[in-house]
Amino acid sequence: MAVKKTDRDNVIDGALNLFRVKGYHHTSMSDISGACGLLKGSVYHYFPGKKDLAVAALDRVIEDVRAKLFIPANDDGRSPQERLRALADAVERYFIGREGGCVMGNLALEVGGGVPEFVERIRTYFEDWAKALTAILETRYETARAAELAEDAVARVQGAIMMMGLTGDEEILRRAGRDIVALLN
Amino acid sequence: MAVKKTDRDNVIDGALNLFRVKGYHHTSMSDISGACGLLKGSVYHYFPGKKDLAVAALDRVIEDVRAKLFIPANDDGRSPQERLRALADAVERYFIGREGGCVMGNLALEVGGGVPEFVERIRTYFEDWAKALTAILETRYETARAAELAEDAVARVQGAIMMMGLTGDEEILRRAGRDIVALLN
Amino acid sequence: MAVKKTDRDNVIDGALNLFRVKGYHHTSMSDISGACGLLKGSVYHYFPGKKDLAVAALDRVIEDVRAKLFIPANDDGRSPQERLRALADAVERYFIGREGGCVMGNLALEVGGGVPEFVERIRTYFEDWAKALTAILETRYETARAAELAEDAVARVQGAIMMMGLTGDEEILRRAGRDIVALLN
Amino acid sequence: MAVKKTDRDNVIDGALNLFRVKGYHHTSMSDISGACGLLKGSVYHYFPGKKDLAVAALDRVIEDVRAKLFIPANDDGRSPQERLRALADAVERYFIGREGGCVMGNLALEVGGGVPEFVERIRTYFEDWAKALTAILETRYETARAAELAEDAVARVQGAIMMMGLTGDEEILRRAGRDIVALLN
DNA sequence: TATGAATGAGGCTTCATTCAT
DNA sequence: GATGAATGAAGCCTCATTCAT
Repeated sequence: MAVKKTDRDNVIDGALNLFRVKGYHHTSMSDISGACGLLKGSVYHYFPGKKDLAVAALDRVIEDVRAKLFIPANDDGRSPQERLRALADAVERYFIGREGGCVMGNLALEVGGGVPEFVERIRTYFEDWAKALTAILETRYETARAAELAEDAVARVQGAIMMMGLTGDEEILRRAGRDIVALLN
Repeated sequence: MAVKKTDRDNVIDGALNLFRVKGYHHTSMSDISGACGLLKGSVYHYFPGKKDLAVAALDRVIEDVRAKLFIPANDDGRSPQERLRALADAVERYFIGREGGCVMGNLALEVGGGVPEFVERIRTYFEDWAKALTAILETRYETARAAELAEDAVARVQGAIMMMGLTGDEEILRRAGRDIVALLN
Repeated sequence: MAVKKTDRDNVIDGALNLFRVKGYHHTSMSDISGACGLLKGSVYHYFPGKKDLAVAALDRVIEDVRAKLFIPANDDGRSPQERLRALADAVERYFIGREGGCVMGNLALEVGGGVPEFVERIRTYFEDWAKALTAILETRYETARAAELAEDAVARVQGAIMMMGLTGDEEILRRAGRDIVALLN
Repeated sequence: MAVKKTDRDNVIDGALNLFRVKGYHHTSMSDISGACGLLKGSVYHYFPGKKDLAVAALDRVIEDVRAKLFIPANDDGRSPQERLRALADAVERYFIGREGGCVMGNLALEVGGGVPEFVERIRTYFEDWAKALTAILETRYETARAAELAEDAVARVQGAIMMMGLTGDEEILRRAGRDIVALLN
């Protein structure tokens, strides 16, 4: 039973889609308001400004992937292999067919260090991801090596998402998943 | 003997730096003219508009990396191992310390499919890179597999550049280089 | 026994402080509602609009200074000299330390003739003041002359309040008071 | 032979008139551009923003009154009495019939301490005026007393301008002038 | 009575582009 | 070729006001 989404959530949803597909600077408040059925000025009822809205959107992504990807990935009762495969599968499902790829990566490259509030969130997102992977890989590798492998895996997936956006070929992401899963074979 | 840089080249240089660091939409024609010592209107003597200037800039990057990275990588007279190592080293040198990372990657994620002229160039750039790698890896792997490994390597390096921009840690890029070189061990 | 202040009075109070310090146009309905602990929409339960609220606020100032300054100034049973000195003292006490100075003067200069409802109140305020002074000065000067001196005194005090706001020096207002009191020596 | 006014001066002129009559916050950049025959955006060719334009306008007033009022007031070769009378006359001519009165006074009361750049200019303006008067009054009074009298005179004139704006009666300003001139009788 | 979401106009500013000089 | 003034559209944001609850 779906929880009723508040209007605020609706605004975040619309903004998130636009930021992911069009980028931050190229998405106007007018675009966003249009996407969620409000007039331009009305968005300011929920967020003091564009930047704050974007921050809220990034925070939402962080929560979302935590709940859907990273926390389930450390559900005990399954073997590390199973958990790693489940995480890789979830990541594939999350990104394949998602127009625009990964907001976090996109904003990271578009805005760069220009907006500290963004950088902070983006870093948290990637750290979360790497920690979830590290926790699994530690069952086979020593901690420091596991952390390196996790970082490398995240980088590889991000690069694969980028290439997928350019070529439309999903195989590159699937190969990344397979190679990561293979780390525990 | 250094070739005298034309004014047009100067404009491209300035634009390129800005696009890489601030992104396409966040860089104004005024920023660009300022960066190359011209007044706003003067840039239009060299380029009909911002998009055309960006296209010229991307073309320049393509030529540049071809000349500096990809063509030397297939200089015969060296072993595949040596050529692969040389390419990996050159890539590291090219991106480490380069504020903003990789323009091609940045614009790919910022503008996405929004500007076909950009996508075309960005794809060419990554294809060039993958082809150079494929040519080396074919000495060990069958063609199709070599092409896959090359694509994966490019993705991994792009992902590493992204992470390096966020964390400042250059090791992730060096590890990517080492793993790629290891493909021929 | 303090009379219980109604909510309406509270709104007027908050508005008055803000108009005095920030000016009319620079004070928003949101500022006002915030200053009196209401939400934005609630102010409209008491006043049909910003202008009406401001008119009510000006009316309140008029009543206030009548009750505190001008009516006591013509309390009989004291000599004209005593009454004049008392009025001058009261004016000093009223304005010294009051951030923003005199709302009436401020709105007079900010809004000018732009809002007839304001001009009417502001004129009434200054007339009240001049009449109170005239009544005292008539004991020494002929009526027409007393009225002129009263107007001049009011002007001087207003100018002194303005300068005091700029320089922070209260002496200029005190000198004005002394010179006015001296009119009956 | 009038010096050709630049467009920039034209913008300042238009802005100055509007600020004086309508106040700072109630004058829009659109009003200003309309007043000088430009489009809204074009004003930004000459001034980076509204505040900067206002600062330039205040600076212009300072130069203007220095050249027209305060420097001539200390032209030697005339008696102090003559110079004081000339200054008083010039002040009257400057302000009588000038819709809106005195920009400096108006902005002082509207914006208060809210914009330091304005306060600085407004103070300079009043100091200039007071210094010019002090220089004349020192021929009769000791310096400290002359300075006080000068400040009081400035305050009285400002108050008179305010009252004149409300009542339309020019006599109050003329009386102020006469009383000031009388300081040297 | 109080709320707070929504409106729509308008404000300040930026920007790609054009053009006369 | 270079300038810099001008344009007009668009962007972000504020605000007085309305209204359903």
